[in-house]
Amino acid sequence: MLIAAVPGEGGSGRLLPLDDGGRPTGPAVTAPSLAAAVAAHEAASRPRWVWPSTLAIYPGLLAAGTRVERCHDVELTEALLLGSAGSWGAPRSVAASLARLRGTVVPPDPPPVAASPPGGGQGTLFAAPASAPAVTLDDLVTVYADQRARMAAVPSHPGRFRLLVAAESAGALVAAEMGAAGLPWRADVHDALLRELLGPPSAVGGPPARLVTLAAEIAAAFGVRYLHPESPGELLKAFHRAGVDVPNTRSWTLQQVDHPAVRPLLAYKELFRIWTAHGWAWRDAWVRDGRFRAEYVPGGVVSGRWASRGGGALQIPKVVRRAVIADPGWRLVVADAAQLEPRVLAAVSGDDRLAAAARAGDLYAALANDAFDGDRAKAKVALLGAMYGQTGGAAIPALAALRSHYPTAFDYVENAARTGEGGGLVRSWLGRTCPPSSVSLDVTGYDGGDAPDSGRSRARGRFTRNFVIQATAAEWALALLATLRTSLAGTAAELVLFQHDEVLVHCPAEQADDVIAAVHAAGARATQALFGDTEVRFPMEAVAVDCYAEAK
DNA sequence: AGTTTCATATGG
DNA sequence: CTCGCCATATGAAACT
Repeated sequence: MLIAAVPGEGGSGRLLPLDDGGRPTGPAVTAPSLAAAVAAHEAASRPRWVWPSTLAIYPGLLAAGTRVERCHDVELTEALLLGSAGSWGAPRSVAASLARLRGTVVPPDPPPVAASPPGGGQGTLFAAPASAPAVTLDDLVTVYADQRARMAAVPSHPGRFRLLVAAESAGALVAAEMGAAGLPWRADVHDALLRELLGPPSAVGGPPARLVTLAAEIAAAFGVRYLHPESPGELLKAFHRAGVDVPNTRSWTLQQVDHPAVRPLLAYKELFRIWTAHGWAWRDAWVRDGRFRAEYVPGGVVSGRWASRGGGALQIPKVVRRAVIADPGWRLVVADAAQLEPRVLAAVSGDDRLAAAARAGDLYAALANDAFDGDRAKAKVALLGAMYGQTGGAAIPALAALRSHYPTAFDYVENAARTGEGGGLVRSWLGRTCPPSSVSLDVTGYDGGDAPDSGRSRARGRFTRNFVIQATAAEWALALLATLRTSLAGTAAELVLFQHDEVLVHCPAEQADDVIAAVHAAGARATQALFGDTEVRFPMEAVAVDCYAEAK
């Protein structure tokens, strides 16, 4: 059962039931409250909702207390289909899709709305961007029918592509729910942590006490009255005057330098980072009512990983994770997929010998015993070097050993690299297509027309080499997330963070063991969904803790 | 003065 | 040119 839905004015909406082929089975209905109408259908038949954009519609439903089980997100699907056809970056709105279908002028997508801190602006729950014209049910259903036809006609493995569309749509539901739930965040613990590291905050918003002290120590070490330790230019000059010439002022570089300013400077850089990126200003902007609420963007990264807007939700430094604490009587289940990318390589390449190593809990150790004289570190750099396209350093001899022992896996990433170097496109396991080189010009600098052996061509090769792995890993993680969401539905447990290969669930303490079991089951189901009866194992490490910092 | 790029940090 | 992939966010510096 399918129901098409579009939002209208003031929280209203229009609904139209569809048969399994996407054809209307009855008259369209106008509902004064879209949230109420959706809730009623959900209770009655749990349909798959066909709507223009989960991110635009679902937060409003959630605010009204309405959850849905399944959806088909037309805009996300359009992006996948456009990529599959090699037209990257084309507008993906329903209006644009319809215009392409009819051969009329394709309107541009409205620009993304910048995330605003929770207290910082007016509520945007139901406020559509002013430039987005209302979508009619007819248009939505027309585009949906066309998408079904195109999904059936993708270049290869339409069954896998359907799974990709379902996973992408389910991910969008999770992203909205996670944004609504928020990550438990104790502002008082955060404040105590900041005071412990930085000293008391300055009354006027200037640097806290410990940064002031360190800055004075640095200046004294250079024999000057004052300098700005956060200014690379000033630092380079100061080191030069002291007879030390460094190429840059990165921590890793300065660690090699013997000078009295280095020690306080390294401390300053670390603390300055915390103060500016996750200090009191960040907390005041992003933490409300015990929750850090970020905005997640499913499919926001070309590889299919999520991006986030505002608050840096996917870059929470390890030290400040001490402020992520479960509510009283609740626990946080922290779960992550161990060695996900090398296991993906084993599965997609069909390399029997690597797959045999990937049966082990520690893939690198198995690899070391198999082909690297027990040297685990060497095995690891070899495998990572092969997946990232490393060209120098200690990985080179290790790569030769990898090639001779696992030729099938090695050839898989080599072929992806050569395709990219030649200006070609590669796809993930489920059929996500990498952007053409002209789109990633900003990243790789390669426009597809350079000499095959140019630096830009090789950069493109590294990109496509890694894409086939990273994008497939993202798909596996998305499948896990969708499965886990389903098994937690109807319980008190909430998904509160998803970070590429890591999931956090906030749940009543007595439910924690069940959640851990559900995580393991979801991993097994994701593996089965993508790879069938593969020999490769994808183990999840899951623990229940009170505080995020206790995990790993 | 406002906008873009650079340098450096964080995360996977 | 510390590496080789994918990101976001900050302040400084450069640019319009």
